[in-house]
Amino acid sequence: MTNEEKIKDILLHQFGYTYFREGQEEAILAALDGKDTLVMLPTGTGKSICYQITGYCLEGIVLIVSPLLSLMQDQVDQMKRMGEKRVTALNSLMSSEERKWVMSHLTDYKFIFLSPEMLQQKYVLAKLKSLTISVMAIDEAHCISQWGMDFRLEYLGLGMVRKELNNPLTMALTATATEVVREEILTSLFLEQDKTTQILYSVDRPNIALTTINCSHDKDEQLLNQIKNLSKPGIIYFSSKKKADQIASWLKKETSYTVESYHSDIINEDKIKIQQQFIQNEIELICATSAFGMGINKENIRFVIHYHMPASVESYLQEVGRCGRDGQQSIAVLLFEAGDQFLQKRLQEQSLPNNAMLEYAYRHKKIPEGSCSETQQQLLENYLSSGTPINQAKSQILGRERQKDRQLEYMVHYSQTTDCKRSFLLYYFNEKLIKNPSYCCSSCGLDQEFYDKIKEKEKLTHFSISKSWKEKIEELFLLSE
DNA sequence: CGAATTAAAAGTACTTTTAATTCGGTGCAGTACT
Repeated sequence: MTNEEKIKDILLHQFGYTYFREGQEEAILAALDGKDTLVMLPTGTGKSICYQITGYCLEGIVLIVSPLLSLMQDQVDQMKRMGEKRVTALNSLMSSEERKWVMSHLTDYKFIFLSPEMLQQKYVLAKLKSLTISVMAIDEAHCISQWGMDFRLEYLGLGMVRKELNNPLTMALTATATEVVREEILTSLFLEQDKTTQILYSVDRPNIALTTINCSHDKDEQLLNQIKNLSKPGIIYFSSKKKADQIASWLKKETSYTVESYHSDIINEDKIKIQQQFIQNEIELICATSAFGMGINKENIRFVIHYHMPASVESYLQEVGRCGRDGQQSIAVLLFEAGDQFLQKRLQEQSLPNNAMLEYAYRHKKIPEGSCSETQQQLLENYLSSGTPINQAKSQILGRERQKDRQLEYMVHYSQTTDCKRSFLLYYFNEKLIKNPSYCCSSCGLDQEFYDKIKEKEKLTHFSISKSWKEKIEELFLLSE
């Protein structure tokens, strides 16, 4: 049986699909041909099938590096539901007994999900070195560039891990990455450009109309106006937890929509609950920070509104891409007010250490107390312990600052351009817009017909009012009578 | 009345260890009542 026949067979018998979606087959065949791959496919097109089927065809264990514990848990559960028993995660949510048991029975598993942090624990890496790894899959690989430089430094350690594991066949997967980001992914994983197969598909999402509204002290009204005119469910993104909470409670008071806010201060239990309710159409609007979104598998999100713009065009496209997965007409709205970029600039400043902090740390061989944010401390500690010369550290940080400034500049430019927004986005990702969709963007013009069409769709989504446990139990009793 | 100071300070996650607080059950002793 050829590889082509073999993977079609697995697709049908393991997953129940009769055909591959675009890019999947290409990625799997390249991997089976022994090529490391960088797979860039649009959100929700089944990237996980790529490493799963590749794994089924090869001897040995598949390691999947995942950025979030909740995401891991979802994936493990989903694979178990599909009938795969040899799958597990390895993380801090498990009890130490549970973890020990898994650690001593690693060869019984075919798929192991772990975080970059766990993968770099000495006892884990040592154990894995003695096993046969068939595939090392890096899910949401853009995190390497988005988080690795300052927020989660362990993401930059994946290259060393790969080397330690004797360079296993590698598959990096993401939905949105510019050419620069793709290069950063390759170099930090020590993948050679000319020996890596890149499977790249357009980041364009023709069913998402792109609009920007310039506000002047009327952002709240503009927001309310948009929400009233658009069909639900939708996400509203903020760059401040406080503002997200504030607007959420204002909307609860002002409207009859079901609204919740979501950010890192929400305890884990509530985060899961809110996600579930949103997915089950019990919540219409989520006021969120960037904490919300990764791994949210919801098909019918109709709009994404940005109350604050994100730090980069990459992040913007990532967040916008969460609506309209079902292919139905959806819309992204950016509410812009002059000066909004300074909020991002502030956040940026407190994520990187300044010169004074660097000099203090190098002179006293310790981190200045009190004045440093957590990410600044992390980065300083990293520089000190790795013995990086201070001048090299300084120029690295300066380079990173410049890069972030440039990204922010592009984002502002996007908001202000009167040229086609879609062309701008695609140009940023080195693509050319071939054909404008009929509802393209605010520069190309969206008429009332567009809003009418979107409003139409609302009738199709059924929102269930959430019931109290008493009502639910009463219902059960009535059913059994 | 004008100048100077002050307050607040914006987002993203994982891991492991340690200290402090809270919670629930049990046994015992003291008190009030029959």
